[in-house]
Amino acid sequence: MPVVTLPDGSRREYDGPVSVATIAADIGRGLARAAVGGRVDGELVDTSYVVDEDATVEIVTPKDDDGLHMIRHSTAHLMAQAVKQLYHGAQVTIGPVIDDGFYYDFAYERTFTPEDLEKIEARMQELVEADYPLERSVMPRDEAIRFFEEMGEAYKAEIIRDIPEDEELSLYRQGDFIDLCRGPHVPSTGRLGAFKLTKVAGAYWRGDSNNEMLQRIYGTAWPDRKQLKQYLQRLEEAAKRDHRRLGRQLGLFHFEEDAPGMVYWHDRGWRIYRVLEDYMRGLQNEYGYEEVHTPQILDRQLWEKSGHWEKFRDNMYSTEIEDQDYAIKPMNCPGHVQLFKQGLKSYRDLPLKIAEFGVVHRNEASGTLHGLMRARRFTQDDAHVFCTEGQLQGEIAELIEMTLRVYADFGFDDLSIALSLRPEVRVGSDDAWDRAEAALAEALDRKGLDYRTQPGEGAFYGPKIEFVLHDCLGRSWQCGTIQVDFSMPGRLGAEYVDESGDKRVPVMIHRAILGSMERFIGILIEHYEGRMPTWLAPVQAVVMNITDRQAERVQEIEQFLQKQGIRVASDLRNEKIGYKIREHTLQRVPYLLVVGDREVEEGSVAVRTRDGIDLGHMPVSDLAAGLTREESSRGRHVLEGS
RNA sequence: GCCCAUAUAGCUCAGUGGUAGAGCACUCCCUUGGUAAGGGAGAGGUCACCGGUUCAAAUCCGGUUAUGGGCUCCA
Repeated sequence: MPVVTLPDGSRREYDGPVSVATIAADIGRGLARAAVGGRVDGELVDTSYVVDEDATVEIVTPKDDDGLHMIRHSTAHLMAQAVKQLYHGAQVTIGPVIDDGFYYDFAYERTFTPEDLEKIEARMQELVEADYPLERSVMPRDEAIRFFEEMGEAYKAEIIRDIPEDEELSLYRQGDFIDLCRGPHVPSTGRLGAFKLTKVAGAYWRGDSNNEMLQRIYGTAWPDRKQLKQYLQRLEEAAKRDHRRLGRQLGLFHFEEDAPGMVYWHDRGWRIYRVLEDYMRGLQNEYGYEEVHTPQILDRQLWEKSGHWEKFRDNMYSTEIEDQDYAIKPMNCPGHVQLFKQGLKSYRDLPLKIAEFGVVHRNEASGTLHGLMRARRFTQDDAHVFCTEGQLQGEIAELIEMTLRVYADFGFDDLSIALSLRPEVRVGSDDAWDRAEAALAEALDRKGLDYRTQPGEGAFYGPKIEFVLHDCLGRSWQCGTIQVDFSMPGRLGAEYVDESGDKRVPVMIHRAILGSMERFIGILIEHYEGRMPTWLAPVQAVVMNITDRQAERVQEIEQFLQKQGIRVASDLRNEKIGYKIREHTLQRVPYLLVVGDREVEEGSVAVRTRDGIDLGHMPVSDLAAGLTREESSRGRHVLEGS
């Protein structure tokens, strides 16, 4: 006699075992139609699940996050069914749900083309029409392995072999297709339909580049067509924020075939770069850093001592001059250790903070390049803090604080933090790694920051805290990083004299806050959709005349503002004011200053923002003061009073 | 590096074997116009590069390079 308790607290009593579908139907016909699954005592189940004792039951519909998840998961199965029907001999592997959709990896004798995708999609719609029920069944492990092997599904059989022996294996059948799956799934294929296959791509079996490459088909799926359409529109909107597209439109930078992965910065882009550099320089000054500049090309022997030659060589450019091997630096650390070693260092010199806007070159695999975000030549706002082990906690804490302060100044709020632990390929003793990992974890915990740990993701010389930002399509990029290194100073012979006159090896913290200047600017462009806050805008104001009569006055104003340190340009072209306004608005210039006869007469300018807000007339000196105030307040729009 | 796709004027893109196109941008002329595109004329391309098929290739085939989306890897 199961008693079912519903989310609103109401209870229903049944004479015997009852399915989730029946419960839904008892509540209402609409709900029965919408039901894709259930939650019984908190556990997600199929609608066919039978409740045979007292339980709390929720009906899951596509409005529910779990329901949406089920739709995506079932759509992945639907795609696998279509592929199996259309392409004889194709094997299924895994097909999980991801953000906004799903994918399924297949092994097949030839590669799928975009035309295949259309065929598969059409077949999927036919399968939806057919409205096959999804039936769950259970099979013992050994039987399941045989079952899939007989079907020629070698990958599935391999997956089952890795599932713990005591676990029950469930299978889902829809028409002629049967797949190993934990489920749950929607009750029938007719519940699906608002989907689109988006791309084919290669993907390694089990994510290992030593394994064969499978074919991954990505798709997106939604409860209804309207939401699908909205999603596709969102993607189009996001594409407009793409820093590569904006970089071209706003004349910030470009790339050429002759230098893949290396940026040609234009005047306007380089201005942003310089603002960032000056900002960091000011901050580092405040925190007591030295700024240095070290050689670009260093003898191979130094890289051998540091461990780079052994562990990082694939990513290094090297060259030979007069029978000597050299490498172009992929990191700044060895150079900074060489600097530290100049002169005898005392414990009184510690912590010693050495910063450099260090240009590094890394031979990134060609397929990984991505505009400013992933380049082969980039500049790190790099620094190395040499300290004693006792100073470590305090220094890490300061670095975390400094990093968070910087991100706040740039207006980033969706920051995530990760702690990456020792990788397989590494230098240093396990004991040193234990201490380094513990130091970083402790610092994060003390600050009460949320972070996820990533085993195996650390740098070869030490674990790292990663500060991760996101681009317009939600892809994540590591920017800031703090790494504790107990190895490299010793390997390169760095020492200081302690209180009792003994020589000791310092601990070294590697840190970058923006990470790479290039990547950070890429993120900034996408974050602001090119509409840089005034303090970062390459051109902060454009002065324009209405007729030739005001040309001279415009130039006067331009020179005046320039002297106040404002990044200003003038536009004296023989064009109508509307044309000029439009052009500079599209160029995202924060303030547009118009000078006509009226303004000449009263010594003012008419001010309009790039958002189309008319701020009226004001004396040129007031405007300059306002711009300067806004500049120092970073994100805020002082002139608009917001 | 691996898989799929793409490469035509400065930009965005048409052009499926027979003399290379559009819009915007650019140059010149007219226009001096008050807040998101005034009008007219002109110039501009070895169709990424190398090779092949063909009477004939931007177009078909192969290779190279770069780019885009993934995978692996990373700031």
